[in-house]
Amino acid sequence: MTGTVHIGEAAKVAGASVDTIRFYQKIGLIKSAGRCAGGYGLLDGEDIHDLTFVRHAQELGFSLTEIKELLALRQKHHVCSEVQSMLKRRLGDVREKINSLSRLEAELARAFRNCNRELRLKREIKHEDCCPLLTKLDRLDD
Amino acid sequence: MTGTVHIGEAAKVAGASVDTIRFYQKIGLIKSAGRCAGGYGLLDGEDIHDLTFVRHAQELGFSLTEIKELLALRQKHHVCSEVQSMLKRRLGDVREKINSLSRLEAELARAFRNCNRELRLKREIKHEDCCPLLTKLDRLDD
DNA sequence: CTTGAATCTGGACATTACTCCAGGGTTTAT
DNA sequence: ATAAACCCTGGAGTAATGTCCAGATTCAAG
Repeated sequence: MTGTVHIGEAAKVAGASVDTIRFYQKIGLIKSAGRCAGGYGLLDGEDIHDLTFVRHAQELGFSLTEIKELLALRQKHHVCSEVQSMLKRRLGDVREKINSLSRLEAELARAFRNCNRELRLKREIKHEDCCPLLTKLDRLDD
Repeated sequence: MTGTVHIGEAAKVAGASVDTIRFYQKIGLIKSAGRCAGGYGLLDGEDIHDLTFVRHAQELGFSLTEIKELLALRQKHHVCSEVQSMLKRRLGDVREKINSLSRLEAELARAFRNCNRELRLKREIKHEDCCPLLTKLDRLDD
């Protein structure tokens, strides 16, 4: 039927390696594939769907364990509050991460500009006179 | 002299475990401590300084390998452009990370609001009717 | 001087998330 | 019908970053 593919194709579509897919199957993150005559796995739309889910959730900072929870929540019928509390935790994490990265970005951008300016002024300059980054990191108090 | 402490104190100050400090010493991330009479390590200001550097840089998303480079760059006299290109790479990474986290934040926040609203409307609601998050993740591209 | 806390060395173990390999079948293209 | 490409199972290995432990020594307090 349309939408069942071998593992290699699934890997291409979902942007994971064959080994990675098998790994996910092994740990039960996605269901083990049905088989065709020769023993080859056939991944259906749902599998691809799950793989894509995993990949996205991973990009978004979820660990495989958390993703497993999410997948389970998606399939069984849970009350919303479970998902909600998960969301809340995760949202806090994400915001924290964004904040500290923003601080970092500002630091790096500034260091980069300074560095550039100094480079324009002098050549062959001693490192510590030029880049405030390294000492910056020392003092940064999160 | 002022500023030399035993490893336990250093751990407290720098916010790392004793084992972690020893691990850093083992891999050469920070220098091995000088010894007092009895064989106890004495960490001086520079060590604490380095530890703090490591901790901060780590929070900021540098791997131990990169941190090692940074520490080396700080001590030897390098030309700025080396540091600069490192900075540039890292700045790009950071910005990318911030972007994708911001997208995630928006998604999560929205899902959370929806979830909340639904919860207020009905109790004991089926999961998939309530939380658009889980299907959301499926579709999210990149 | 005894006791308890801190430290030492060296090495085993843990966790996450893969990645690779051997040795063997299957499918597809020519 | 044969070679290239793909797939299978099972298990070992890797990389990063620690964490824990045993057995011995040293330091600080009472």
